[in-house]
Amino acid sequence: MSDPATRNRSRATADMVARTANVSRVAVSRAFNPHASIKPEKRDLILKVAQELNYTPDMAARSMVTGRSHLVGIIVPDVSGPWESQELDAMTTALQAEGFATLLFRTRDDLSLDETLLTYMKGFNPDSVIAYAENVRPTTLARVLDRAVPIYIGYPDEDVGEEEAAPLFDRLDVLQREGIEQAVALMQGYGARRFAFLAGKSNSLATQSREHMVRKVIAERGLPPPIRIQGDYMYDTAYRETLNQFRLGEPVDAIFAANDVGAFGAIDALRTELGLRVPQDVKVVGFDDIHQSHWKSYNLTTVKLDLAERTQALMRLILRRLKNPTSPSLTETVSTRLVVRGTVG
Amino acid sequence: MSDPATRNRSRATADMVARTANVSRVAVSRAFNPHASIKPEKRDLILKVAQELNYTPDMAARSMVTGRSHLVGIIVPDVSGPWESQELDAMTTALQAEGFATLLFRTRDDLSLDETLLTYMKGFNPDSVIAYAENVRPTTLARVLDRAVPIYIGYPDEDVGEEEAAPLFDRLDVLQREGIEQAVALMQGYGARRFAFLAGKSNSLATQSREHMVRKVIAERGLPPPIRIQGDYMYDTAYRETLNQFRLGEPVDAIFAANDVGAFGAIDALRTELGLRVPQDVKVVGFDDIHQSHWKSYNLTTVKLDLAERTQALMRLILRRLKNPTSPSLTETVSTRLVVRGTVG
DNA sequence: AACAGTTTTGCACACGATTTCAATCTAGGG
DNA sequence: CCCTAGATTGAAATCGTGTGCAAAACTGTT
Repeated sequence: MSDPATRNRSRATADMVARTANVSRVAVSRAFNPHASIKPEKRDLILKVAQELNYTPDMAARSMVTGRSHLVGIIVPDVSGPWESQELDAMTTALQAEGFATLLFRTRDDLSLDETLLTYMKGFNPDSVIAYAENVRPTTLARVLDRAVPIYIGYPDEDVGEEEAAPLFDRLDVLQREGIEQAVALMQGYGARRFAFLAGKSNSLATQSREHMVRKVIAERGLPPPIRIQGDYMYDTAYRETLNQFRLGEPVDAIFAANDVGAFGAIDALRTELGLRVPQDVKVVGFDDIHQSHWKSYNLTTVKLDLAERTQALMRLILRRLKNPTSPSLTETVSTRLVVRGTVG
Repeated sequence: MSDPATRNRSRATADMVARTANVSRVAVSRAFNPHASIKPEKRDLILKVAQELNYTPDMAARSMVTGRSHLVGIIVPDVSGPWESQELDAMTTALQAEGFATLLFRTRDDLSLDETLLTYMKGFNPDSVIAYAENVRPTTLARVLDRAVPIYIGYPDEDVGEEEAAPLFDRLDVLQREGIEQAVALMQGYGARRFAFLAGKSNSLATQSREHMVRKVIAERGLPPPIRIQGDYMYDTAYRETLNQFRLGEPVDAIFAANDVGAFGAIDALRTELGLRVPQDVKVVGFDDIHQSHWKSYNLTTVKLDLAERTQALMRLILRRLKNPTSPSLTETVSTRLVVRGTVG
């Protein structure tokens, strides 16, 4: 049985479909391409036969000639984080709706791994790449990946890290000022005077920008500068460092956390270990508005990054860039706003 | 400039590296294949030139000739769920360490979407597929994917759904009896007599198996059969349905939840809305042991599915199957155990 | 220096699709 | 019935890589 049509290979090919339907292989290709010109009845026949043979075009082969892999690489430092997984969920859903599959990579905190990982990823020829990892710098991304145009997530309220933002990149600008102003105003309105900022990983651009803006807004309102509590976005660290701050350092009126999970850690430290009440004794505000923030045990007042808005903006950037690879750089803007729940007033 | 070597294409190819290094293209291929025979000095030269040219072998082209895509498809119903994202994180890390990239897909609850999604995924030729989605049945998987051998996750304590487990599949057997026995014993020891089982999505095999086993163990200990509270693994539903049970139905001593997130919803309903104390008035046990379960506000006693153990078992199945595609079906077994925290005694 | 045995090399083909281009078919008006 | 514009068709080239096979180069032994 050397006849390729009868050889029982593991996967049906266009050739087999063509043989079975008595058409040319080219016709099979056309039947699966909506824009190709082929007689409708012929297409229907081919599609029917294809289904019977359980045939699907091979993306690898297709990708070689079209130059489109229909893959979008996503790089995340910790998939299991609530915010990260919720964003990954939204992006995967949106990408899937546009016919892309998500190629997922996880970074270690180890910076040196970056190049290896990016080089490896590049082998898959992703049509686009989204790096949520704070340790993957867009300049590195641009250097290693030659086809994709990275999306730079910027915080134009402040000029943190702007040196990296060459005009070459597409940008997603996040306006954090509004949400932060509302949060500080609310806490001050309920009597808070002595603030702490519970930071995230210190190499995180998002954290740096948030801290910058929080300090600025607090200063503008004539309040003393906030005390800095070093965290890393994780619950356990936030819990421990909050404890340290109140036991060894100076207690505060209000805690502004760089993310919601950190806020949970702070709240639990205050309530469980220090016997303080939230919000009566200490007010707490978080950042992100993850699903868990409305859980009744926390019921956290937090600055919301609108996930749907953010996802749509990213999709617009990706799709426009794919449609016109040589167009000048694009920018989308999303904003933040305070979601008021029970941890302030 | 029609010379392909000088044409400034977006991506370096093996040809360009060969031209630049004055070697044959085959040599380049061998330089990147650890098992190929090539003079060491030559390999070093090629790798150096390749790095300068920022060259990486094209996985699509490689996949066509080797038949290995180095992709593993993962199908998840909701990436943002804590358990799902934690398992996805662990699997992605493990796969990456073995040289595989994760190809992520998300299902809707809509069952009809399955075939379309699977057919689409098949186009990428994944070397293996892991479907965590309860609505993707292994028989469907086996029919649509022709190369991969699905892994069937079974619960041999009970015979729920066994009709689907053809001997054709590789299996991961989860022994739930031990953890459940410990949990029921602990709650009974602290005086619980009237149980409720807070179920997950009813089409979930895991839930059916857990409920079966919980009922059996409770019966064996001479306790009245548990009341059923219908949930769907989500916080909000658990919260609402627990409220309904206590307000409109019959109160209970103890709640055994089908997953941790559901347990959180139940706890918050009891404490916040019903004014009951956990564990003094009602004991609560969950299932999974996600990161959030040790957060102090919940401090949940729960039946642990060991993620590391589970991930390693899955990796063994995948790797052995890939090494020997025709070997008879394999089985790995993992067990469960109770993690005692503060919601029982 | 000749020989056998091993390592290294490169040609040519295969993998499974898309796309160009010239040839063929179809429809409709004169 | 003929002619032309437009719609379909299929042969051949192409994408970037791995591999079988025969030839060449190298190794060390007598």
